[in-house]
Amino acid sequence: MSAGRTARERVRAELIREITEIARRQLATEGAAGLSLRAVAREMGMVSSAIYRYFASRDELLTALIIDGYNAVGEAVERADANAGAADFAGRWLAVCRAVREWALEHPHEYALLYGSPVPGYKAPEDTVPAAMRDTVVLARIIGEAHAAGALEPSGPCPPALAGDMARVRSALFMDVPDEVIVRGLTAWAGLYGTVSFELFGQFNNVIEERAAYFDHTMTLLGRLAGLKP
Amino acid sequence: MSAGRTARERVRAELIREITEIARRQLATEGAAGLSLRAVAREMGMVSSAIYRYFASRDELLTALIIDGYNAVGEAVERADANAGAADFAGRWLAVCRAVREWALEHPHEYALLYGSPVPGYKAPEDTVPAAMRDTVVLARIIGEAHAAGALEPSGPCPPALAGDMARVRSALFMDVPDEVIVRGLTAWAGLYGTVSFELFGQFNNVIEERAAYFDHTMTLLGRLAGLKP
DNA sequence: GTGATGTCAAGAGCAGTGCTCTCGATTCGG
DNA sequence: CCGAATCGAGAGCACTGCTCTTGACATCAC
Repeated sequence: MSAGRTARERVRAELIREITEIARRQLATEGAAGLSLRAVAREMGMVSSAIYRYFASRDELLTALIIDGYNAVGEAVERADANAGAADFAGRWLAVCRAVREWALEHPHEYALLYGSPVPGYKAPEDTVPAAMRDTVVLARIIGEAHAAGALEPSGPCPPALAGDMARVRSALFMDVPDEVIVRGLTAWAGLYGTVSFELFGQFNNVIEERAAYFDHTMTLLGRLAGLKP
Repeated sequence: MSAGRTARERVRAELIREITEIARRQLATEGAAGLSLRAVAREMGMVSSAIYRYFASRDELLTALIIDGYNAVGEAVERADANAGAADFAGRWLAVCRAVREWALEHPHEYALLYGSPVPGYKAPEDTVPAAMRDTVVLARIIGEAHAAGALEPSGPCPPALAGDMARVRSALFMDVPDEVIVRGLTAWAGLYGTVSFELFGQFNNVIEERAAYFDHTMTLLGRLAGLKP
């Protein structure tokens, strides 16, 4: 990935890296709406038009930051899962949830860029998909291994209308579990990010003060819903 | 509320109404980021500075739209709840969930303004709170009445650390239910909006196609988590 | 080595934004 | 009826994303 051949390519890659780094810092302080190409250029001692040699538009720069963000939360999730006891499936689920929440609290603007409203005028760049799947892959692995170990509680049936969707999820995430397990996992997945978003976007203001304790308990409830015994 | 005394006050109220209406239409087509005071003024045949006689800033106009949005979804929820059989608590829960989802699908940009990332540079105007509570009041009433009717399944305990928060919620929403019921209701509440946000913000792309069927099933699972028997 | 080729930063400029201030005209209240 | 309050218009400031042209530089083939 590194080792650009010519010197030109090397300095070009370095400049792209520097631009994204400054942009990420601005994103962290000002938010996505305050990210300005001109400000990035100013901080680099360049003129604004020069940035366009490296990013065709502001949205393209934003997309690069989105991909980096998905990878960052994916890495945090993978690390949290690896540090938990492999056979303690409920513990792994809770550790992963906590990792998502902690990353979100540390990078609120980046989280908003990933899981908030899609700002830049509705676009869903396809190249963000693989990075966006890293956390779901981890969650799927936890549930899959718990199922293989016979550690999942039995659950009610899944509507036949969802069979096609469940089959797609099963193959995309390399799961070997029945439909009713997948659909409950998806519910817990949405509940995780819904709870984090509520906390970050202010819906818990004047409602929940003991954020960490509430989060742990809610995630435990969702884990049980997914079949994970505490 | 109407019947401004002087003619000036009447035309002023009418102009404020017209501004918000045009702004809401622009919001619906362009999104929050594309809402432009100058464009609103242009469409009204006014000059941009004249708008500032009625709204001190773009953010203030946005806040007015936010309050209107909360009231709109609150009304939709109240109507859905009223149209369901009073004693069918699970049915009322599902009807309310569907009302939220349908409103969100019909007004995606407004929904993003309410439940997405807080765009206008982090502010939480206090005057949005009462409007934002209308839907949660309905949800609380369903669970409260179900509990009073003895229709809730028993649930595990709630951590004592959350007793203070639960007491605050209980008094704010006029609920007469124990802590463990409240915390499960909150979990279902966050799950509802998390699911709607996931669908609207693109996280279900290439994952779930049978959106309505999946939504109904997920909401039923969350309703059961809250104690509502199907 | 030298000349052609491609890449680069810089600058000017366009169209748009939120917002402020001033200046006449209109309207209201006493 | 007259002073005071309110209003719309206009100019202007400091920004933004983005385009186009220009001249300097490095790279590569010969």
